[in-house]
Amino acid sequence: MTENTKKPGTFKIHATDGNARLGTLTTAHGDIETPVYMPVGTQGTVKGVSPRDLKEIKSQIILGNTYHLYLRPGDELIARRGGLHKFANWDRPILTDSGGFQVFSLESIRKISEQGVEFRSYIDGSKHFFSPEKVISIQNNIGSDIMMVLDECVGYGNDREYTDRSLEMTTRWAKRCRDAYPVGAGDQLMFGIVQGGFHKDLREKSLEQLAEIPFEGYAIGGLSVGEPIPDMYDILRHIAPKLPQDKPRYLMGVGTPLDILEGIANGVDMFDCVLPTRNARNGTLYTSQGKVNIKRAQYREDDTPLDPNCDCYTCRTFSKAYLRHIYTSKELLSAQLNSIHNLRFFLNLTEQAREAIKNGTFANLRKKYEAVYAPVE
RNA sequence: GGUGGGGUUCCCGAGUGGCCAAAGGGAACAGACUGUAAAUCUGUCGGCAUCGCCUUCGGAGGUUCAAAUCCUCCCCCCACCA
Repeated sequence: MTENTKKPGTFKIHATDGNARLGTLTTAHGDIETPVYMPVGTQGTVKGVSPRDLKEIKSQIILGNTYHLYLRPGDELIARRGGLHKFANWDRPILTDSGGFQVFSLESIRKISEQGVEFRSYIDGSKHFFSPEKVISIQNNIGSDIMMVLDECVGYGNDREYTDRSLEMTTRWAKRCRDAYPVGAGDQLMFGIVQGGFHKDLREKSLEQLAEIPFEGYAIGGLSVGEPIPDMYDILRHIAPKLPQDKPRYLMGVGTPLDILEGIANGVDMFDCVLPTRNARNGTLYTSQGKVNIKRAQYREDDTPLDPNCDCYTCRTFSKAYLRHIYTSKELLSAQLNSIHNLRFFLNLTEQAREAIKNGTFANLRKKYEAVYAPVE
C-alpha cells in the first residue's frame, strides 16, 4: 500500500462479511482502519485521558465539538495556535461534530429557523447564531479532518410532520454547508447526516436527498435520542445498508458494545459514543465478562485485575480493590484509569471486529459479546 | 467545687407538647448514563414489612389523652471560674 499518495477522502474496502465491511479511510492526518470507534473529546480533550494514553490504547481518531470549542476558547483562538491538532497535541485525525447534537440536547436554550440556530451560551447565557456556513467556517478554523454538516437532531417524541419538515431543512442546510466548502476545496472532508426520525420512508427520503449532494461520507443521526432500543435497531437495520456503498458510514453517538456490533453488522464503519468515558467517571466499567460496577461492596477486597483479558495500563497494573478504593475516595486518578480502560475496551472491540471481518468470523464475535452483554430481545 | 452550654436514628446536625421513625448533610448500599451543560443524577437508608404495628432521641422515674420536646434525680461531655 502506498498510503502517502492517497488523497484525503479515499475510502477503500478490503473485505466484507455479510454487510460488515473492513476498510481504510484516508484523511490529511493519516489513515483510519474501519470499523472504528472514536473517543469523544468535546472540549478538545478526551476527558481524563492524555494524547499519550490515547495513543497507547490505539485510538486512531478522536472527536471535537464545534459548539463547545466555538464558545470556549473560540475557534479563531484555536486557528491562531495553528489549529486543534497543534493546540491539543493530537497529530492523528480529528472529527468535529457540528453542533447538531446541541440543537437536541440544549433544546431549551436554542431557537431554530431556516437561516440556522440561535443558541444561548450555556456558559454565560450570551446569544450566538449558527448558520450552516458559520459552522463550516468554525470547523475550518479548528482544522478537523472530518467536518459534519449542521443538522437538526430530532428528539424521539416529535411527530411525522415535524420530522418531515425538519429533514427537508436539514437537507437544505447540508447543501449550504457543501457550498461553503465544495469538494476539493481543501484537505478537510465533509459528511452529510441522514435524519428522518423513526419513520423508514422519511429516512429513505433524507438519504436520497443527501446522496445527491456529494459528501465524503454519510452519517446516521438522530438515533439514541431517548427511544427504546428495538426502535433504534429497526431504523438502523433499515437505513444503514442503504447508505452509499463506496463511502464511509458513520453512526453518530452510538453506542453500547452490542449497539456497535449491530451497527457493524449493518455496514456501519464509524462510531462515537460518550458511554465509555462517562461511565468510566461514574464507576461502570466494561469488561470481557460484562459490566462491572466498581463501586460495589463485593470488590472491596478483590485483588484480581478488572479484566484479565485486557491489555490496558489499568488492568495490567491495578486490582479491583484499588480501583474501588480510589473511585470511592473520589480521587482524580480513578476517572483517568477507568477512562483508559473503558476506551481500550471499545477500541479493542472494533479491532476484534476488523479481524473477524477479515476472517469471515464476524457472526461468532457477535455471539461472544451477546453471551456477556445480554442482547435486546 | 461553682457557673454556663450540651448529650437525637452509623457520623455530623435540625427539631422544645400532638402534623416525628424524627429536617438537612455525610457515610453506606444499589441503580442509571448512547453525535458530553454529567468527576453527574436517582432510589434505599430502625425493625417487621400490606394498611399498619413494634422499638428509638444519655439513664431511671414522673406530669399529660399525648413527651425527643415539660418536671425530678442520676450518668457523661465541653467552656470558663475557683
